[in-house]
Amino acid sequence: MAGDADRVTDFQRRVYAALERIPLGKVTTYRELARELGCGSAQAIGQALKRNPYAPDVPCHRVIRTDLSIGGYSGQTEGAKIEKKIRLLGEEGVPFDDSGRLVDPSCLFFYA
DNA sequence: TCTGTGACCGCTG
DNA sequence: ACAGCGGCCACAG
Repeated sequence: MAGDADRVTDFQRRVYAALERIPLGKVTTYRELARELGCGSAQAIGQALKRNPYAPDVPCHRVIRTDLSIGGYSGQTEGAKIEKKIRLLGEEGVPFDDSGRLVDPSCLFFYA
């Protein structure tokens, strides 16, 4: 069937491919992700993630803001979705504090 | 700390 | 092909 996959653009696929390169227990930032993709706009990355038709298969929760704050999830910047994101990361060994900030910066992953 | 503005890029119409 | 819109951001005030 011509499903959601057909709506996925090459750019989106690149984003998702990059996400899968993030090791378990690690996270990356929108900026770094954009840099890896040769994209000058971190917002464009977020746009692609929001439209992610493969969620939650694609680990879009392993992406946080450059200032190490939790960022958004599933189109939301706050609320239950975010709580879920924090919980998921916690399960993966990437703890966040009450302020929604990354506790251990060493969990950050950077592309070679 | 928080709000507002900026700049960039991709997407849809 | 063109133009307008929106975004899980970034940065300055």
